[in-house]
Amino acid sequence: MEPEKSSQRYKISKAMLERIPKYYYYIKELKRRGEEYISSAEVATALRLNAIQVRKEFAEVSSVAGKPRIGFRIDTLLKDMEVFLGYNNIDEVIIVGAGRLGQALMFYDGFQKYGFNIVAAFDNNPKLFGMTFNEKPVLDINELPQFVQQMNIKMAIIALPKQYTQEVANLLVKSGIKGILNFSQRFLEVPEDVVVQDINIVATLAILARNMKKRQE
Amino acid sequence: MEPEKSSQRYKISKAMLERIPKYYYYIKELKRRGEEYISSAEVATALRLNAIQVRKEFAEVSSVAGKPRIGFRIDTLLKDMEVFLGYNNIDEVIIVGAGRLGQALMFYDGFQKYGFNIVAAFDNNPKLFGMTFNEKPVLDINELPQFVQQMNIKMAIIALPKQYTQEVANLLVKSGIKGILNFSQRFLEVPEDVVVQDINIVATLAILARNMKKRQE
DNA sequence: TAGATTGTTAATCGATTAACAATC
DNA sequence: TAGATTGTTAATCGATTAACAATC
Repeated sequence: MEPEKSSQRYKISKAMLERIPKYYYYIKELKRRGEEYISSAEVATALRLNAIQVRKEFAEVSSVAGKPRIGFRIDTLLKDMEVFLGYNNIDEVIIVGAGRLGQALMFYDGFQKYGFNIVAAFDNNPKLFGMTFNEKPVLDINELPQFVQQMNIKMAIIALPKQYTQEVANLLVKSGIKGILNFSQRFLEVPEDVVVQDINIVATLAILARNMKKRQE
Repeated sequence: MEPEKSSQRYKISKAMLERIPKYYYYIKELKRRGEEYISSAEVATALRLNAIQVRKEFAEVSSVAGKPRIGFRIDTLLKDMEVFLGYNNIDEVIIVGAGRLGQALMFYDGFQKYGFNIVAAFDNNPKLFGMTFNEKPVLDINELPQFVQQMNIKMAIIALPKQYTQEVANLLVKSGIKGILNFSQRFLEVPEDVVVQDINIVATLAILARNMKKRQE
């Protein structure tokens, strides 16, 4: 019954939450090209989205009203989107699995840029212990619980495409992790207060294939 | 005006297309545990989804009606979902970028299992030419156009998190690629008949962080 | 048999799109 | 100024949820 006045109490739909990054990375590209202003209409055309939808969501996200005939100042709009997406909050993240995927993630630039700090990777392979990739150490997975608790880390990436993923998820939960980004193709069972976000590469490829067929018709 | 009778002319919504894999991988796990039957209600509970929605989508996907009190035969249901998701179609895919991410993808099991055949990776680093990862060769990116045309390949994965991605996308399009899975954080500009599917790891982490905050309230 | 679970039609809810006045 | 583009209210469309009879 209370009037919702706290900072971010939109009715942000999941669909919108996925569109904002698309706007963001497109506008980022424009900035790189030296553009200073962008209209919602142009973004809609470039991204093949409905103009009214883009307009509405720009209005929702932007701290400054757009100007007719000119549009939105790119710098301001990017900053507003960063706030919206939470790219300013600094979150510490660990990676479980220091194989090829884990290593790729440690070298992935962009985490730091957008407020995610990869602090360490964990593995059960002793040969990897003590190694660093992009200055991030690989530690013994047995040290994970203590590490996570001491540093009060809440987010983890599971980069073990093979197996043991449920076992690892259990360990993470027990250690206090509240959010898991899961690259494995396995379903993870977690308590209600833990959030899992899946990145399923194969399923995404399948969706791509399907969209290609649809396009052909 | 024609009655839509061709094989798959559902009104498959994007949301549904993303839920089916979740059902699939969860049921796969049950199969591993030795279960033989599953009811839509149980899936809904386990995945914290609306029971009616799951029921409706099972009915849509399944080739065989579920049985009251028993549910669906897991083997049959999994096969039906594989058909729905196109896991049976065999598609050949190339990877551009044979760095850590590209290598991780070459070793990623699951592609083959679900109908995707990674045939080769391309890079511009001569040191990598001729090397193989998981029996997949790394070739000179200059050979890409001929290779793609000769083998009539339609799908490519861009695994270059850094840059050159637009340049690479242009090359892919010119060579005849019609679907691109894009791991870079860059916006890709492509012609209308080419489909791009983004996997943006940072944006996905940001969504996870947001969902965690929402859960806390 | 009794009742859990199904498939499906109808009602609701929310997101997308249309329309239009305001304005730089 | 004229008109491109904005913000916003209303209309439409589609997806989710409710309700319920059918049935193993």
